[in-house]
Amino acid sequence: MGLQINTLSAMQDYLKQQIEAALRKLAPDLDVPEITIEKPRSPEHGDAATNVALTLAKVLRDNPRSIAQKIADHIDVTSGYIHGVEVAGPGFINFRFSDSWLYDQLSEAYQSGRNFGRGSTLQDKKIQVEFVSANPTGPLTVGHGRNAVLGDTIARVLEWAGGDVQREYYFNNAGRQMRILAESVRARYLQAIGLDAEFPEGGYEGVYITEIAQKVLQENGDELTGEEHLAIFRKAAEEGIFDDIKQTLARMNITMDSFFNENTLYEDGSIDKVIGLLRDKGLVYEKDGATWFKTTEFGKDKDTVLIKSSGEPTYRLPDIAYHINKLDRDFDLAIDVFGADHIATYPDVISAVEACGFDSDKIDVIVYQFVTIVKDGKPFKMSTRKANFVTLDELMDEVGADVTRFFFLMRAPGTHLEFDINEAKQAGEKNPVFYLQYAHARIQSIMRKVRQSYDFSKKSPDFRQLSHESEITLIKRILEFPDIITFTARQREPHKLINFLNELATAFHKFYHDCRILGEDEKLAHARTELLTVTAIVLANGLGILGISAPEKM
RNA sequence: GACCCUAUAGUUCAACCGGAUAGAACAAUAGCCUCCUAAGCUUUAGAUCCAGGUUCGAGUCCUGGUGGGGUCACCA
Repeated sequence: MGLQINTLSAMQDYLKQQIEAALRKLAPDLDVPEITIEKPRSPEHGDAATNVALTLAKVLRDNPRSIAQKIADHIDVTSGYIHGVEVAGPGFINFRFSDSWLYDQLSEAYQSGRNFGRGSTLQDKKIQVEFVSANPTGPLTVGHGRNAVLGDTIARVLEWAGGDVQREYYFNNAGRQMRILAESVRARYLQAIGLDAEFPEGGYEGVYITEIAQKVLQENGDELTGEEHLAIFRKAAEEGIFDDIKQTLARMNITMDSFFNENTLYEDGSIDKVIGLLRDKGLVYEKDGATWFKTTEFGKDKDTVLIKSSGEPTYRLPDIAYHINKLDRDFDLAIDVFGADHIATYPDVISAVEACGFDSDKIDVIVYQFVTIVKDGKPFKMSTRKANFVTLDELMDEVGADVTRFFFLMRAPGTHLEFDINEAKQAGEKNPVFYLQYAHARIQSIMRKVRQSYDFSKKSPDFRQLSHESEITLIKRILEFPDIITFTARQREPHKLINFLNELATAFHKFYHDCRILGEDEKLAHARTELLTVTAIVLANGLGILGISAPEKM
């Protein structure tokens, strides 16, 4: 046998080698193309399939089925890994894995225990995921939820693939919005002590502003009537709101490793440095009292302002400096998670980073489409300033953290997500997340019963006992898990993991329906019990990556 | 108006690099608890926006329409 084939992807490589060897014998002069192995949609078509014969029909001037048959005849089926090779349809070659190979793999998975699925493709890679990054002007809304949950889940899956991941929250506590926020708090404070204060134009109207003002009043008394005390209100607002944000995140199972204040970039001179670097490259010029960045050099139809005529930089300048800062911190990969509203601006940042002599390939951007809130059958426009929004906390009060996370993750980031508040509220027991959790709880329940009737502690299971169709299907699903992790980590699309877990849960529920443990003879009961041990581990690990609990009971 | 994203079952979404009979869930339909949790299993019905093109083969790629979302400020 020689080489060890201990994962599905290793199996695919093995099949590729076999096919290549066959092709070299059949057509020595042929320039062998990239061979793709895929899992057929229908189980009738085996466990793995290739379309090489179809792609080679033209070059070899032969019909695909005939080519496929010739290749199939040259495949070595004596190795013990493969059980059968067939030609089917227009010229596909289908492979079936041998049962003995499946048992061996299941046995390995069983021995890996809770670490089953952990990979090493990102071993020794320093990765940063920046997400949420909402300025402290108000509570996190449902809109921020998708960002937060996506970022955290991507971080988790990268960790499972072996990466050393840092979660960072970038914020700005110095801009115009923060000033308006402070003025809003001050106005509420003055109103609270009976003064006739004018509320700032475009101010923040949420009740949380009044609460912060009350707190300032309690802690500092009613002496802060002068304009010079604005900084106190600003600080109180920032701290109060940040505490709130952190609590909301914690409730969603999210913990940041670091918070990065935009202001740092001004203090350490990074901003000036960036301007200098871009100026040296001739990419910056002055016009109408403002400083412009020649984005037209990078295919944009307009140039972009970096510093306004007022002397204030636009947000793009610190964004550039921030990304350079990340690369300076030696991350092998810096991932940004942000909404579709940034889609037009990040190319400027990338261009600038590149122009300053940094490797922008290390920056990867995940753009997710916006969440449309639907309430009472109508789209719901949100605005933080008008306090017209649904907070994440309110949502979690209604449906819980697990459902909230699941809801944001079940769709591909690139698709528009419709979030029907009424539906999410009443989803309750019909929610798809329970389907996965129930599978886990059901297994744990069986385990409690099994422990009362059997004692397996002295022997290791003999998986060859498993031959029922439902058992084989479940084993095959389980073995896909490590590759799903790798794939999800590479694509950064957590919904792929959800789709997999759904299939796994379906395979388990089917098994539950068809096969029993209690009352079966000891060898079979043992094998089935440990099959479920592995199933439960995959479910718990998968749910863990999604940041969702795997309950013992439901 | 220009640019970006998007269009799949009644509804919300899948479909790995262009592959075989387009999958789920909810809603609808007909069944299954003397049996380890019926939050489950099984049954029936139902879809690729329109018009061209490339290909042995298109939901997937190209062109042109149409509908939905977003971005185009010395606002963040």
